[in-house]
Amino acid sequence: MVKAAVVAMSDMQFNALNYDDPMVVRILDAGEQCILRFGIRRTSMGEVARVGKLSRGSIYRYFSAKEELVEGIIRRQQERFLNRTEQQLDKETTLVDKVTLSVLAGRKDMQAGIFASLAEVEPETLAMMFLDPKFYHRSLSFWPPHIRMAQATGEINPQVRVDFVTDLVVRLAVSLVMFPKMGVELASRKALRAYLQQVLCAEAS
Amino acid sequence: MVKAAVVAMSDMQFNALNYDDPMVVRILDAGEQCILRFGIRRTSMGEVARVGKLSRGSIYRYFSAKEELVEGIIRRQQERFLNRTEQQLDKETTLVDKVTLSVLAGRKDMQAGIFASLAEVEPETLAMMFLDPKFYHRSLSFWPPHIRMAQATGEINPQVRVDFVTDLVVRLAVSLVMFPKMGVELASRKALRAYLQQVLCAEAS
DNA sequence: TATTGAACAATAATCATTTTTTGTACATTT
DNA sequence: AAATGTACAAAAAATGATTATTGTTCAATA
Repeated sequence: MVKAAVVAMSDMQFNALNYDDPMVVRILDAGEQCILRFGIRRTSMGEVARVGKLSRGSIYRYFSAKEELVEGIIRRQQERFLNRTEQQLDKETTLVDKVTLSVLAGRKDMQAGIFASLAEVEPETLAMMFLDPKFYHRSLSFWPPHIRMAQATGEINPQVRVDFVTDLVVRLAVSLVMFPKMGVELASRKALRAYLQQVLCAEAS
Repeated sequence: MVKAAVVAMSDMQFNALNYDDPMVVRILDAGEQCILRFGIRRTSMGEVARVGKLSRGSIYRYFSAKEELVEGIIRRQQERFLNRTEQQLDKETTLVDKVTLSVLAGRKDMQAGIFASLAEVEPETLAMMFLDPKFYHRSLSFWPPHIRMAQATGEINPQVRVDFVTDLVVRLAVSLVMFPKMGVELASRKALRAYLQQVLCAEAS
């Protein structure tokens, strides 16, 4: 029995990619290879076609422009990360541990693969991505169930609105992935957990 | 009696600018004008000299390189913002109101002046600035006294470490200035206040 | 019917060349 | 003393001709 990847309704918006279509996968894989090697600016549709062993025309059949292809590659990368992380999350019991894990996973993800390569080759492009609110939209559907659970167990205040806590957690997680140190050094797992414990729960350690 | 601008020890590091020196002010003013008009890339030291009606040699006397001049202009902009905001802050009684005010002030500051013009002319440069941790360093010395006060009045949990809350407030404020909406629409003063109330205090509205 | 490949104008990247700017030095002026 | 202005080599940016890429169309192919 094949378990389908988790895709929340709020992510469906428009333009959902069909990862079951082998042509889509071939294009995305080829594009990812190219971006990894040369960055976005220096990869052409022709190069993607060559690497994927298909025609340029076919690529344009699925992605109406280079920009859309790049968006698709990034989107898949993110969805993979979220699915992977979501699976690991079930092993953790507390919200604090879940956020800690997510931040550490996020940092790890940034140090390898597309983002790491872009950080070297085209840092400005990456910076622009990170400042686009759309970039974080997909992370939002992730948290509400975990937050309700934490409210049920009394780990966090059940009177606070779930959408507020969701927003807070995403903002914090993003910030912590980007900046391991802002005021306090939060690079290590231990420090990060202690910080989140105090900051999210605001009662006892 | 002239009250000196507030410059915390942690901001002194090295390279503090002397705003009492009229030559420094003239250079910074001229540089600011140029960046406002043309952006960073398209302003030359010669142009700054012409606008400021001084010699290129004099500029290099005070700023060893263009990069340093730009840094000085940004630094002054930030310090002005922090001083202005800090003054207004004393009128507010609660931490929630202080953070609300700071975020709104921060957004306002971004919509005019250097940052707004850079956002149009050189968005990548601005994006790179925003992702540099140093950019936020100056905001940190700002908060501890206000946080201690809020702990004393019982507004926030006095058991949580002051440096942790400081870190949290800066991360949150930065995020809220950058992204008025992440999960929840927090563009309006009212929504922002309600959000911060719940998220920072975690007890009663 | 999906994919291919070739043709095509419009747009964008590349590259060698020219021009400007940078950062330093120093003699001159205020 | 501080500010100016000129000169200078090295670095960076503007320029313009050339090449490559984009996105579209469509007939041929599998």
